[in-house]
Amino acid sequence: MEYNFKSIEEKWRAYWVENAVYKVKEDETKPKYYVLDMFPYPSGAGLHVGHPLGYIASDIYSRYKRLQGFNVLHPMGYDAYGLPAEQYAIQTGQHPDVTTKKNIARYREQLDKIGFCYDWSREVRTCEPNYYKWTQWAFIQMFNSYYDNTLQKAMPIATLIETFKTQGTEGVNAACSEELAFTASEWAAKSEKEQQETLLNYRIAYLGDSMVNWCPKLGTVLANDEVSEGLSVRGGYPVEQKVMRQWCLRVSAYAQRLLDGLDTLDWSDSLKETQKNWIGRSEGAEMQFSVKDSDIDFTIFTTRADTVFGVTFMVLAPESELVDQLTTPAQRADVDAYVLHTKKRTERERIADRSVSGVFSGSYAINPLTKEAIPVWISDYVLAGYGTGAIMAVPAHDGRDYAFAKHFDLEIRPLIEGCDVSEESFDAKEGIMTNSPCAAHAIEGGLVLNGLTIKEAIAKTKTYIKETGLGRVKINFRLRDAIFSRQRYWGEPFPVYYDANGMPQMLPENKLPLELPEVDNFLPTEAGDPPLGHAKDWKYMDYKLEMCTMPGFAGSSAYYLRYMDPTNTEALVSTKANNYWRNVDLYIGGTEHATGHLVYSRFWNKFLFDIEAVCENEPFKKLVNQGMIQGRSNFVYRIKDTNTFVSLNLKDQYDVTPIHVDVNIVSNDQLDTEAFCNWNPEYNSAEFILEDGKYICGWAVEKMSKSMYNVVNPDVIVEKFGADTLRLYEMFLGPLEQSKPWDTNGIDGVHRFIKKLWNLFYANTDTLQVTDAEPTKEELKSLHKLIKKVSFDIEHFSFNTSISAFMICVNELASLKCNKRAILSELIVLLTPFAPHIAEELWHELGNTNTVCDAAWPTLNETFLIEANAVYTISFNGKARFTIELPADMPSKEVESIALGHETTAKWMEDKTPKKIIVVPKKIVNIVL
RNA sequence: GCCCGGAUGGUGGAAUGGUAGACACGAAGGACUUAAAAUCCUUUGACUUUACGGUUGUGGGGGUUCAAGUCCCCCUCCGGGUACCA
Repeated sequence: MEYNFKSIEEKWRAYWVENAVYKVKEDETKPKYYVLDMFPYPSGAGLHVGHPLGYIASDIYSRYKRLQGFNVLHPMGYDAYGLPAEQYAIQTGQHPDVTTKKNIARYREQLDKIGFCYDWSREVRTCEPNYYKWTQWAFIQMFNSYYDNTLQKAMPIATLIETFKTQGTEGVNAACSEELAFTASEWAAKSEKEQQETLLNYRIAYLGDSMVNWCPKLGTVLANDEVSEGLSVRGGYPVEQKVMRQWCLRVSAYAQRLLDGLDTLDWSDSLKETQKNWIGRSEGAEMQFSVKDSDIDFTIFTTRADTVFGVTFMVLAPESELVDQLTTPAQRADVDAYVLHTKKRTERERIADRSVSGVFSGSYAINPLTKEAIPVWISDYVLAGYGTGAIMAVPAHDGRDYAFAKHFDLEIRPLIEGCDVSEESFDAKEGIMTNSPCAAHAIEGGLVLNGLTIKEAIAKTKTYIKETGLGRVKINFRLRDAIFSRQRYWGEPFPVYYDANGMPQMLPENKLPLELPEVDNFLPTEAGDPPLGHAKDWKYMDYKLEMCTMPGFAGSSAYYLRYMDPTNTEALVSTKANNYWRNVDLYIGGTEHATGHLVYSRFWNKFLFDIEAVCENEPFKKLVNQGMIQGRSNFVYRIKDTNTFVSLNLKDQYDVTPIHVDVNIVSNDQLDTEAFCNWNPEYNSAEFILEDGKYICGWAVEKMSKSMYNVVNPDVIVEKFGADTLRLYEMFLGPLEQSKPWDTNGIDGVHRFIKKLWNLFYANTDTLQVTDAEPTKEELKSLHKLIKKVSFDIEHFSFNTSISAFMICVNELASLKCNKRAILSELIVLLTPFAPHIAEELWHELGNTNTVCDAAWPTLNETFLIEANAVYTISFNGKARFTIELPADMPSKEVESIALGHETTAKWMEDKTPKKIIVVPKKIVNIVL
């Protein structure tokens, strides 16, 4: 019987649905395992072959775990809110809900063809009210919480209000936007509005004025991770900096915990590193500088407190509030012009043009240690958003300060013994300090750093400024609060209305979900309000509702929790379901979410943990990043000004133009010339110069995109080779985590393998040719080698090598003409995770009536692996290792002599020949001398 | 600039410090076939030899080791992340 993948795959997919084979529920008798894919945004283009890579890997692992007896939760859903649907709506008037549903249907159809074991009864969509109810609910909880730095957790805002009433800010150690100090009576004297305004300074979800990334073209603000090199990640439009009153999440409060938590996670080092850098912890000091002839003083942040004697000027960010206060009348015009100039520049222009610019404020600051007066400058190389927006400049030991000093001819004062700062600054953090002025002028009790290493000097300076009250030790994080408002339509509405004071209030929880209203226009209103401004009666009682919507990461921050209990109307997730499934054991997805989703999710989860809504502190225990599938484009070479195309290896003889050709009409780089003529009317009458009767195309690795004609749709592969071949081939392509171009050149190999496997059962006849005879030693050895290899490889996500092992095993069994049921049925179980359709078919052909998904993973018996004259590796005194050949009678027996694999080793061993060796197959053991 | 990765045949890629190139593609030759497709068999890193075999070989240069693709140092090139973060 021929291997007919089409009918087999259709049959078993229907069977799985009918028998709800993939439906799971909590089962206390079995250990749980939670395998999650990063859910997709359903774009209009559908899936290409790159998308299923991670899904196939997680599917293999899920099925493997299930065969091992775990109760596996493996759900899928859609990240359905997003920009493309809205932009499409603006262009065509099609409601985003309509296009989103259509795209989801298409995605589902494509996913269904690949044979995944998702429990679709748990599907979530972020745009559905019964889902986003819980996004809104979480937001309300964040509004009603503040972060207590002493307890290191979120606490009810009511607790903070109570403290303000009794003792003001005395003893309060809370994460806040701005350090405030007031007494209980001052608090009591505040108006209701003032109190509300004050509380916003502490809430975890708060409305605040902050510098935001404003994208005029998209008409919305963007989070830091949505901007790259001054352009929006979606669309690539210019972004500018602007102060706006926006909803924000106090993610920065969790910076230390987000950093510490990384150590407990089984993630790749590179991903942890990326997150570490994004959180950007830096230990330093804050120091007060007073302004000469004024009562103003200001604070700077530095990690190089040791260089305080090298400060020759100060620099303020142009956006700093201090600029206005410190500018002298004489300098006013220059400063205003400079500030205006920087404001006008987009982020992109600032990045492109790194030339030194700045202006003198007219004021002088007093160095608190030396009492020296030093000029205060304003320059855009200092950022308003980091530290205090003001720095002490040490041109001798900082490259940026050095460039500035050279440009404006300011003093450069070196502090490290023997360093040369005539050409460039000395930034290295190693060397011996010198030039401490207090030593030179013999100031009593003054700080002297001479002779210390930089490290010691930093520590000593910190202690000194702390003791003298000139400053304090401070840890700064690069991680900022997340801007949470978007001026868009297609997102979650905020459960927020504005009271008579114009202050934000939360809707009562029984009014949730606050559903997204209908609008007749997806653009901003004429008054400049977001699209929700078009909604009729967008009110709660008589109060105006918030018109912004939440950003993309809102819905994706807790979706993994919702899968545990997707239809619950009383809670995000019930305690029972949460206590059973706990958190994600294995999460597979791309690295592009390292600084976005994976930070926000961890933050969101930690917050929910603090308010005891969930039982685990981290959402994703193990994370594997699948590589990207790039496109492999093909080219044909048209001879200039003709309609003649020349094959790759002959093209150098002509003057040719390379033209992208659809990879779907090329096979193994050989062009289907007939299909090419039909591909585009322009080529109807194309002529070809062939080599060896073939037209060979050139190729290049490029991004997979429509314009390069290199997009390969998985449906096409499934149609041609079947889903099992697609699954095997995607895994066979190379290591999961590595990026690689899609290239169908090798797909015949895995397809052949499946056919060979098929023939083990049918031996080219129409009936099953399986016997119940006892397997031979050789057959058992071949099978158990496979069990060992595949089990090990799956655990290590090395799917490509396990497929090689299958090929070897099937070849061996084929040459042994093995048709023993005992061997073949175990082989099928092993293959189930990789190629579930054919496994299910053959499993039933062997007479089983249950699904192969519920079979038991074969048990390894090492004794079958032992063999005379096999090569084993053993270690010598736990140190050196070498290879021996075992004599004929076997295992775990004492061996009298050994034959050494290497001549050199033999020589070296001559005087050290061990007396007795205990050999355990495939294990490293010590030799007893 | 900084932080990660990586470099192995014509190609994709295998190798707990222990016979480099598993497995697969492609290519060449052969069997079956009127022919093609499919299938099966053989060969396939390079150089050298009629042959047995020999030499060489994991981006380059050093080192550690009885033994290095693998560990250490330096260099070249490529990919990714990130950036006036003080």
